[in-house]
Amino acid sequence: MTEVSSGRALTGVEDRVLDAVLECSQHWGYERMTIDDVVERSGVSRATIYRLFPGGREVLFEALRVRELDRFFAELRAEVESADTLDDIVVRAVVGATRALRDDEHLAAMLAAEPGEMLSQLTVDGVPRIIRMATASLTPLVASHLGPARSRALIDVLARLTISYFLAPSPLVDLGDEASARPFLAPMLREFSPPSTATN
Amino acid sequence: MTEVSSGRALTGVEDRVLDAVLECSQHWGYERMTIDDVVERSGVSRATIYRLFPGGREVLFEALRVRELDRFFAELRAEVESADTLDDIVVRAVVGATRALRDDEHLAAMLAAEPGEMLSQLTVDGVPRIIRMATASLTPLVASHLGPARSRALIDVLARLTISYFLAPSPLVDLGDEASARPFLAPMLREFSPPSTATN
DNA sequence: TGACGGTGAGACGTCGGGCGTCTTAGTGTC
DNA sequence: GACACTAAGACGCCCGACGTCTCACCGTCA
Repeated sequence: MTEVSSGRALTGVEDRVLDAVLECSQHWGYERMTIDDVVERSGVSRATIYRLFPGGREVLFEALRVRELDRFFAELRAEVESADTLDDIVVRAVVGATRALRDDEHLAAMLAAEPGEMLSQLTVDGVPRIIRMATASLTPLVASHLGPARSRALIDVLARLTISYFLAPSPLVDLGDEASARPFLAPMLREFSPPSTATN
Repeated sequence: MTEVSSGRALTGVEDRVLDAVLECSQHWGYERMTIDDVVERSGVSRATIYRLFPGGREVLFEALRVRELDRFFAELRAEVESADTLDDIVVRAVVGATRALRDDEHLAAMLAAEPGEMLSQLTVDGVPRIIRMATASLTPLVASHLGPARSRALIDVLARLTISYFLAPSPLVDLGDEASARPFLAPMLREFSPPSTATN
């Protein structure tokens, strides 16, 4: 199994700290969360936290975002991996990602409590990383059908569309519903398919 | 209609401020809530807030507690007022209060987020005031059956029991359910009834 | 028109508390 | 006994929230 990750695996202590950051930020909000909150909730001492995540506060949040994105795409890839046709791969990826986003309670809470920070991560600052991880995670599955370049372009577009339709659902299509998503994605797939295999 | 209240009526601006305090404290928690949050949410300027509630922060919370208690007992009294027998008065009051407590989203959120502060208001610091308001609100209805002294004693006990069973429900009785509460309260009522009218 | 009460906007100094760093002592392992 | 790792907490710094104050603005009433 190919390891798709943004860095080395986290130790148990690091995970406990990030769990605490997640819970505290959900409870108090990013800005109102305190390092001492994390100390108390995680049971890990102040000194240890700063040794594991040198740079403080912002490094902590960054590490959490990396871990959550890692998990997100690991699960997504697992869902998609068994698909055979390009159509199925893409539909499963988009529908699965949309549903995962909708089911993410932490994401929902953060979007409600601090839309500024969260939206920035989903639409501006965080997008390059999201695209990068989506590409790293899904390109291996798509490339055999489209080749690397077209794969990257397709995944780029799909990631952006998935985020947009998650943030602002459209009455025209529901990307969380396979029956609705498939015909919506089909023409886009034809657009990206190499002309040699296109039927017209 | 008898006015049972802890002070003069609030102006529109004061209510807007307290609404904002309620929303902000629910959102951020009592301690993490900022006066500037209240300014932003209420649309009332900093200077005006301090002029309306001189003393700052704690005065603001105190005013909110007073207002909410006023409303609580005003609604409770309205529910109870039409009852005729002492039994009905007491059962309606206890069941109504229990249900109101259970339905209070702000109370639930605060209890979950900051149990320390909230429990203190329900079990230590706030109890005298709660008893006082319950007495002021309900004594007029009960006194005609029991006289003022016994009424005060009964209401004191019932208020404490209502709070206790709300905070720590018992498998033996559900004070939010009339059918369960009535037989539970009946013997207590006999205990408080004047011996001249007691049947044994 | 001018006086006046009520309000918004925001500057100001103060002070608490959260920050990031550091030291010390304790614990488990080899 | 050496070593790695951690908890506990002291330390100074500095930001930001606090409460106060001033000023300008607006509507009302004399």
